Amino acid sequence: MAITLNDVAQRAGVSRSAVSRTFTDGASVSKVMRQKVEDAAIELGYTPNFLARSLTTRSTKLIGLVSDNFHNPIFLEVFDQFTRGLQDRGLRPLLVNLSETYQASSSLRMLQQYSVDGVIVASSTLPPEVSEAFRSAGIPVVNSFGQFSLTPKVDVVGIDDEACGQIAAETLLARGYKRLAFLGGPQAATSTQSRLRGFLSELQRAGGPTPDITFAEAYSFEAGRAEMQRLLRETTPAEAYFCGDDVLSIGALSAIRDHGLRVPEDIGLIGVNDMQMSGWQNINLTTIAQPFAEIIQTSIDVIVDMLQAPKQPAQARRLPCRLVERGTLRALP
Amino acid sequence: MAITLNDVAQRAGVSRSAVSRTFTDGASVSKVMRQKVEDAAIELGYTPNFLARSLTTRSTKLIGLVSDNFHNPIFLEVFDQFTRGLQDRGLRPLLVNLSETYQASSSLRMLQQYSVDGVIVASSTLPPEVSEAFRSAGIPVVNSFGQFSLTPKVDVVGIDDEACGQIAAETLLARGYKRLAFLGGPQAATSTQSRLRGFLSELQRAGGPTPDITFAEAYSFEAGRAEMQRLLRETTPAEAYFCGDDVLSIGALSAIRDHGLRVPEDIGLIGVNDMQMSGWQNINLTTIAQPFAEIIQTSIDVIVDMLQAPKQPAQARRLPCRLVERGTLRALP
DNA sequence: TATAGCTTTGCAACCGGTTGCAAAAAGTTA
DNA sequence: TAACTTTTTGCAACCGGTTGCAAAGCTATA
Repeated sequence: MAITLNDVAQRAGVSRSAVSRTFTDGASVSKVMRQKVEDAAIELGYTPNFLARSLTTRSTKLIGLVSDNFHNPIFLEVFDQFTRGLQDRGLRPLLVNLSETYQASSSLRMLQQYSVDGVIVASSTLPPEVSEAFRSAGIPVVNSFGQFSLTPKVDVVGIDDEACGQIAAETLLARGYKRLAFLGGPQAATSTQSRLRGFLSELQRAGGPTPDITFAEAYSFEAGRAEMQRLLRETTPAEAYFCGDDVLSIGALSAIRDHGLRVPEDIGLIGVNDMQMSGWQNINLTTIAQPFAEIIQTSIDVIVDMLQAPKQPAQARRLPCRLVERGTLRALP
Repeated sequence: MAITLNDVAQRAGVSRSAVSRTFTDGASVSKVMRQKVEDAAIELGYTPNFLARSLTTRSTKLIGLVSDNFHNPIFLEVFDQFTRGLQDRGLRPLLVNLSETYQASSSLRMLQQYSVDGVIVASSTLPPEVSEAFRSAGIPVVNSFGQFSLTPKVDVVGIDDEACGQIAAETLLARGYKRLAFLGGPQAATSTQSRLRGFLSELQRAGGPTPDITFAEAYSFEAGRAEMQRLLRETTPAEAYFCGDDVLSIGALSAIRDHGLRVPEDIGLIGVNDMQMSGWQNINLTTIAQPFAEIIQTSIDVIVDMLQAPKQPAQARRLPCRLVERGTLRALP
């Protein structure tokens, strides 16, 4: 059915090797040979078969893109940038969705079967074992949006969660808020814990108040809304909340408004992520932006480097967050 | 580096064919042989190489997933379901992002190089040539969320856009709205045109009013907001708007509220899609739901069928939409 | 014109599998 | 136990490419 290298060789009246060389960068082919082959190839509509080629070259240009994050709208932007970034470098993303059936081993096997050149685990919630499984199988891997560690087992590119908590504390204190609260994401997530740690230590350092601490069940609108409803019902609300992320904040925002209170007049909110939606004028959320583009770009750079020189010691990279001021905190005095 | 079939054969002291047969369904292998091979395989940690296999079997289990829709949050849900659905059937999605660099030919060549078994074009905005290019190259293809046609060139699974416009018209008329308007998506999109056609013909049939007609520049929050701002500034607004989709509606909603008007008291809104966000309590959009799960499931079924029996005549399938009542239209009288 | 040196080309083996075919082994029947 | 089936197994060719090696072709130099 499909045109193969043999067909082209025959048509052009040359050897198979000659055809192969014409389509291999840096191979030795004379001008007239190249011309003959290219003519025949165009005539027949030949495209080299990457997979057959990969058998001998040991490179498929396939990158596994593993994630469990198919519900947080921010990840659409993430996928967009990953796929574009990989495409631009001649790589192809092979998607693995681990959102229901999380099994580190099965995803490893699946990607091994396809001889991926490398793997990007794009998730802040998947346990480190997932990435580590790839590394110990000898497959280059980078964990994007992963947790920082001083002694990482795999390469990690993410934000400095502690610094993020710190920024939140500084921001709230600077605006004169006295009764503060932390409304975190899932308590078990290490990112939640790190942000809390940074938040608390900065409050302490600055002689600020001790905040109330609660956690939502997930990084989702519903969870944020439910937890804020509970807080409004069962407690005296704080003056300002540092929320686990933007979707959570938006859920909290809706609960507060439903409760007849105003933001930022009655309650202040600050989130994390800066997803597109947070800039929508009816939301207008003050938040701490993750440098998504840089994290993704860096992750791709890291994986590309590993393709050239595998087996460097693992490194964890922390990229800085940045405050994005909008309308859910009162103004600076 | 990696363990191959040869290693296993040697370890088990049998022929290469024996190993191959052990890992091929329906091949003839005796009990003891199978045992020997499996033991050796487990001992060495062998996984068959799908790509090498594909060379002879002519099936890679790779499905190209082509889309240009990486900005509309609804598509995260779409990707989630596609990847899960394909995985469940032992297929692997190879993602192609056509959002910047739309070139039908380049995406065809990319996927040809990887010998994909089939292609799903998931987009309501990509021109039909993209899908057709695959079909004429002999690659099974289905266009999900594509435009219905009585004489389709490729298989299409989508909604009945005219019926959708009709539902909108019925719904608005039933609530006694008199001054109606159509705030469509990009004017060039065929889906926009079909919905408008259905909307107009139902209004006419029922003796309803002639609506104002305008178009937003894109299916996006900003475009919806901008267009509604323009309408509020330059025209006497209609009583109710049938919007191109939900993000557009949400943009329009924010413009209306900023303008000091209330929804649904002053202006009614009805969207299309029923994305998750539309159910969030601070949005609470009345909308016409697309049956996403069914469209995706059907698309996968269609492509799987084509893998078995290619070259059936193309068929366009229309799945029904359904009204989801929330809070952006006034109640039924 | 002969010789050395470089470039181009084809041969053949290989990548990691599958599969048609015939030989070997096992099972049936008389 | 012999003759006949049926099942299991290995051989070898093949899938669509790449590549080391040596032969062939070319150019330059003496």
